Amino acid sequence: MSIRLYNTLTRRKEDFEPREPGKVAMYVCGPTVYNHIHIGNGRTFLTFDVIRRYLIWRGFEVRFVQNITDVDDKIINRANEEERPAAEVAEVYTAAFRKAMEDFGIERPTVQPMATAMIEPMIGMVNRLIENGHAYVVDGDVYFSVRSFPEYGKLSGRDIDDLLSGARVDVDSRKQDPLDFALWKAAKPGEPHWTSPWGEGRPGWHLECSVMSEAELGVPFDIHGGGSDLVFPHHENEIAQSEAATGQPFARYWLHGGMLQINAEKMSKSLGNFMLLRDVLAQYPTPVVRLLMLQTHYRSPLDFSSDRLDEAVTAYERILNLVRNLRWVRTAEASGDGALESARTALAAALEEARAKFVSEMDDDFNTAGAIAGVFELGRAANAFLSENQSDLAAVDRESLLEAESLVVELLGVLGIDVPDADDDGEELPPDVVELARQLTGYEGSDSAAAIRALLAARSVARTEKNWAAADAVRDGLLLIGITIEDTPQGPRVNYRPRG
RNA sequence: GGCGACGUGGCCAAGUGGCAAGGCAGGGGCCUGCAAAGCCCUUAUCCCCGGUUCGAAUCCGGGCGUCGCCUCCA
Repeated sequence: MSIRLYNTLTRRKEDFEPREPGKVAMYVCGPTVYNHIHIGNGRTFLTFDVIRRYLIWRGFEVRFVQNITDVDDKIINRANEEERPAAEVAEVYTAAFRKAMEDFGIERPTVQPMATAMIEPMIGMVNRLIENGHAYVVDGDVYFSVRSFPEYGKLSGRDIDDLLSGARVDVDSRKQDPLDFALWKAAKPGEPHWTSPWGEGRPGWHLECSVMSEAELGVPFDIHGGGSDLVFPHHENEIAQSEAATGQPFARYWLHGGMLQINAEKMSKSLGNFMLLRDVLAQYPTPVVRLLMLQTHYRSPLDFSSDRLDEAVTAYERILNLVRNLRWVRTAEASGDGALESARTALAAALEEARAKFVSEMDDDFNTAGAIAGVFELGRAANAFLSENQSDLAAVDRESLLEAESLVVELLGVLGIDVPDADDDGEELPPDVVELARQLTGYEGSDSAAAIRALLAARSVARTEKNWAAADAVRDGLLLIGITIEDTPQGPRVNYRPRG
């Protein structure tokens, strides 16, 4: 089975066939660095991070290019507001962007060019366009002539004349056509500028994506991604520039992510109703936010709220508990007669189904919601097996459960939803446990591992004597410092989760 | 006004022709000294009206509603 993806250009799902077998060249529009990125930006970058991770997991070699636009009107405006150089604004928010991506678990691009480092090739592309009659110069500005490119509108499904009748386009008498867009802008005093054949100026928006993708990937490359609000005019203009300049098709598959909304309205910088990614990540763990977002298909709108985040916290805890309980069988007795053969077969089937479902869902236009559902189904099967057979595990059962555990971790890992390492359990217990042991058991050492053993022993004795008050004092005391005790047929299961 | 998307249980959300995934919340039960975790059971005239089909959430037409793009936007 091959991967199918929805191509905005054709408005259909298509079989994905990279231009070169086994290799994928993809480009995703990056940020203009004039502010901290908001959570809607975060969703788009997450979408393409997951697509990239999945392609790699499926065996493709992926070259992933993402620009950083560090020269633009918005940056200049911001610089004027903050009364500092535009380059400084760009630098500050570039660093902030990289930090946010790292915190959000987004893998770094293979290449991440800065627009200001690509001025020469941008001038080159503008020259090509002027030479072949697709662009014209007016007073130091250079405009692309949309009428010179008959296919203009093919991505967004628009007709030039329809657009004009919308009457929401700037009328600039210097342009030959109101829809013509700037390739190069003459610099006003105090603005960043570079020397060009048309005078001092700076590149227009759209240009950097055309130039960088061609330089880093060659055309036509495989996948071009971005938010759906970029379809028009940004991506339409990229196509026009690039195809007019090169005479080649630009990108083969266009993927667009749906908008993130707040109270059923699109969040955007201009509406001012946005939440910054870094503020959300300061309040909720990265895996929770990723899980929440990936439970909706990437092309659908996603309504975001703190209620939904709280739900996702619970859902993620279900995953954590699952993995923790499966890992716990490592240390559990496994010398029983084992599960019934039918139960064993059912678990093995559940494992196979989970993997197969994950692949088929993800192959179908990256249906992360369906893929996650499959992981939860596997979780249920494994939990059921464990709870039915907990007191009578055989070594073979233990292996099956550990296989389930590693599959869950692997599949969620493809989505970048991390589950803490197994080795974290039991280590780094808080020092408070020593003090608690001193109070409740008279423990006199300073080793927290020994302290908790003393506490568990004391509780065990208390329970045997039906001294529930003493037993509960241990459990409640530990709970206060973040350690939970769960009784199982094979003894207490201890779990420490910091900040829990 | 032009173009486009969407409308699935209390909430969120998969599912594009054949018994309606999953998460959250609610109710009941099992397990437990009590818990916790977990398991089991339980909640859907798939917005409305027509049509095509042996069969429609899924395809077609109409209606109502919501959202997006057309201007900077992920």
